[in-house]
Amino acid sequence: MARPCLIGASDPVMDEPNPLIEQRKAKLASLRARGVNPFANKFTPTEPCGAARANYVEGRAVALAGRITAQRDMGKSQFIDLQDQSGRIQAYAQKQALGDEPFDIFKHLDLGDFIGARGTLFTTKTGEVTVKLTAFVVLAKALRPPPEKWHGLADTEIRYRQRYLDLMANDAVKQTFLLRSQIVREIRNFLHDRGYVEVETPMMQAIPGGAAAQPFVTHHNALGCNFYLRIALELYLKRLLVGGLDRVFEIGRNFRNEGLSRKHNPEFTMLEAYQAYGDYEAMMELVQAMICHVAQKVMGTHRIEHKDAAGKVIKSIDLTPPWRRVKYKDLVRERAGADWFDIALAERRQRAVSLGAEIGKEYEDFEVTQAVFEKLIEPTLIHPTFVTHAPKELIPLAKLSPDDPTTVEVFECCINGQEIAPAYSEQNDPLEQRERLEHQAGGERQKLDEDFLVALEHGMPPAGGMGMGIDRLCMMLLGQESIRDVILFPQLRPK
RNA sequence: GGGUUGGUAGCUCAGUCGGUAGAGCAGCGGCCUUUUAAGCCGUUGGUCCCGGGUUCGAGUCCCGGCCAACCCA
Repeated sequence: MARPCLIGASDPVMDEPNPLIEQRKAKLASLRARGVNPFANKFTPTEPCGAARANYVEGRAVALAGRITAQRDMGKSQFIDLQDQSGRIQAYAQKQALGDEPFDIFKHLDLGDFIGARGTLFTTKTGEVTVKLTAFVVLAKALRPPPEKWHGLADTEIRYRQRYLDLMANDAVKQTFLLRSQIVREIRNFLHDRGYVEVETPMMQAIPGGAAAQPFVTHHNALGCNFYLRIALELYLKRLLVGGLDRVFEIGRNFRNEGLSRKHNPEFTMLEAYQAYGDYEAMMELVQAMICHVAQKVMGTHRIEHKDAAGKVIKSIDLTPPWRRVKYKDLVRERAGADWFDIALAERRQRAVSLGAEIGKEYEDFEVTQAVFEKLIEPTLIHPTFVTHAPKELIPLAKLSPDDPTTVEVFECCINGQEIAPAYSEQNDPLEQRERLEHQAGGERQKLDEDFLVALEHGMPPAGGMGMGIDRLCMMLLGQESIRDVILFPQLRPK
């Protein structure tokens, strides 16, 4: 056992009592002994705490419920802060007004307890809107102490493992996740308004396709076979295009069995959307309009600023449309030399290394260029940029470009130095598709999703498709530098 | 996987050269009927992440391990 990981926890093995918990348990027993149910079944507030404060009318009677987050004891009276999701309001208890016994009970409540409070609104002489209590109900007794009130909770490990404490103690964290919820809601609104149908497709798949990534394996007992957790949504959504659903999207979790980092969580949320009779250019318009819509609705602006702990602006992202469009090869030439694609393979390899890219010995030619792109170009694309016409080897599910058949009709939308949204003119030639998937599979035939190829053979309308990493979008919009700060329960090594 | 930094009271953190373990908040007791990081007085609370080693003596130095953050791959 490395260190106690639960605030106020007693050692699970030794079962050593923690005095702070024991005290609270004693108070719980004492409440019961006095005939008070510390976990009352029902209390219906008239409004949220924040609303009571916003709609102040002197003398108005209210019933409010929330958690006690501060106590200021004045002897024969006591102030507390009562907090719910909407915000905080001060409550004021007087011995005279409540009566001796209830007041004594009130004074022995703890930080973290939930109560329901009845009373009337007034303002103190410092102007604070306050509920003067006429009665209260104990709704939940907290048996463990909350994190410290002023400095909040700083221990990253406890913040991630016990996110509820982080949400309790750090208001900025709560705001981040409330905003994330709004972001997802606005994406849905936007797509619904454009006639997209939201669907759900299998997370457990016999053959995980649609991306090149290591899957997680799980086992189905009754069927006696293994399944893989999906690594992409793509192949099932395209089956729906075959079936006649012309505009579909799904927002859901993907699972990739790779390392954890500031930018990677093994489960992450993807949006994929497909539009029959569209192409990658239609998707460019879609992505730009969608992100601008979300930024405007949720952040109220197209200018996103990231700030450091001291509040200093460290990064500024301008989402004002139209966004830059540039071909992959042109970007590479810009950074790695105009003759990049004309020189010999060996020379390209050498130049990539001298520019600072890491080149594996087994890398094929297109991978050398891609390494340059990922290492030297992508991180510099802070303002939104559509990088179009990637080499066909990179993306086996897209249509070839008629202008340059060594490239495909795709774009990667980069913002904040990260890939945020790729999109393609989807490949719908079943024979061509089979060939390219077989090539990618490298002869491992069981990795081919035959059913998907059969579906294509039934005819899939030409379509534009896009994917978007919701976590990365949130990082960009909300100014978070770590994916763990936009995922409520990020993956950590189990204790 | 490698490197760096960190792990001390419920929380936030100090801890000097190796010499009896500290503060603030929280808790407990007392005073205080408009406070708001309330205030004042008193006070409880420690497997210094775990395991070895060096030493008369280790929170501190050394080795190994665990967990986390950051950087790199």
